Amino acid sequence: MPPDGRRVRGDRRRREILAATLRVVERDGVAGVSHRSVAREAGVPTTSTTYYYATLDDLLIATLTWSAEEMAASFREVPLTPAAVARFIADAAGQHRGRTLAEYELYLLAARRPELRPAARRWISLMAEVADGWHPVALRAVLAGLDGLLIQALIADFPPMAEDLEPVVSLLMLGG
Amino acid sequence: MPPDGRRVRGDRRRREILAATLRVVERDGVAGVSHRSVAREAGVPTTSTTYYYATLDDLLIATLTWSAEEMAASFREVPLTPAAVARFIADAAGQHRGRTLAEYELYLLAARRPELRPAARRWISLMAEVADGWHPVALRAVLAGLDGLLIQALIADFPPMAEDLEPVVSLLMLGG
DNA sequence: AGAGTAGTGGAACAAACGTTCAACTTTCTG
DNA sequence: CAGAAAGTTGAACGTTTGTTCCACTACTCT
Repeated sequence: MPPDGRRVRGDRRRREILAATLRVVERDGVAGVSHRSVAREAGVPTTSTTYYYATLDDLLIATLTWSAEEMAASFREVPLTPAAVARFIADAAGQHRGRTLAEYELYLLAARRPELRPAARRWISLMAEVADGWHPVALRAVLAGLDGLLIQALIADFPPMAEDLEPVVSLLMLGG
Repeated sequence: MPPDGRRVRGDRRRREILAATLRVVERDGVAGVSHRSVAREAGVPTTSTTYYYATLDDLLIATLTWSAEEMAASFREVPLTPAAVARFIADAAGQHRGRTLAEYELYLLAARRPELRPAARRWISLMAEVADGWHPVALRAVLAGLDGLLIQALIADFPPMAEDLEPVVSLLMLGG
């Protein structure tokens, strides 16, 4: 049974809409997301976005969940050494600033909408899984520290450099 | 020279509008703020809010700056012991959840608008000043840890209890 | 008393919004 | 080939939005 060509194209368009939404969030924040702005960004008519995602909420939730999934996956590759983690943070606040911002928009949205929370906690639970054998208290401290470093990096005037972050990360990771 | 009665009333109304805006942010987030929603909340005509704050941006910036000022002031009262800090975090995520959420909405807005950054960094610089004598690296680690604990508390299904936070805070504060 | 200033608020503007509808083409199935 | 399913799209709906305008009152100062 060959795959349904209609569904194949449909899935592709669905992904394109998601990617366009993420671009909008990165550029203008969650506030900039509307059926029309996403459709414009994706180069499709407005009715397309409502066809695949009936409401704006559906669209936002799908986008942020997918983005969190991707970010978690990229963190999985990072070795748990202070240098590598510091590099990850520096990149997240530098080259991947837009994506990181999107991640924290998800955090805040999740604070108000319970259905988004599992997605928002995704990278926390992932790290917990990666760093098994750690003392739970030490783990919580490190996780909190990394989150704080990230969010503070976003409101700094210049993104921090990995070398400056490394001693802080080092200190945070001492407990494990 | 007696005070100008018009200006006195004007200043009062200005403050009422600010307070109403903060209530809206706490309830519905920055996304819920419009001239009309704020005016409704404050019980004044829509034109009043535009009279005192020409654009929505002015209104948001004034509100979040003021809120940050208040939150920083309340933190100044907290003794720098693990128990007291843990209590502060638990309260921030519990009773004062709305206010804390507003604070992090400010963070995210500040990430996109440089003019908001000094206000967003307010409590960071305040803590830095309170905890003088600390090693800079240890200070950064603690600050990041507290920020992370706070934001993670906001996306938990139940606000954490001070007793559960205390060991984590304790560990974070070891370095200083 | 009269001029000037601060504040008030109803009405209205164009723009953008979420969403629905109905007509349509394309593709698969029997 | 007929009919069902999947996707496409322009037009339109009612609503909300930011902001402006203007006539008006309340107050201060000379």
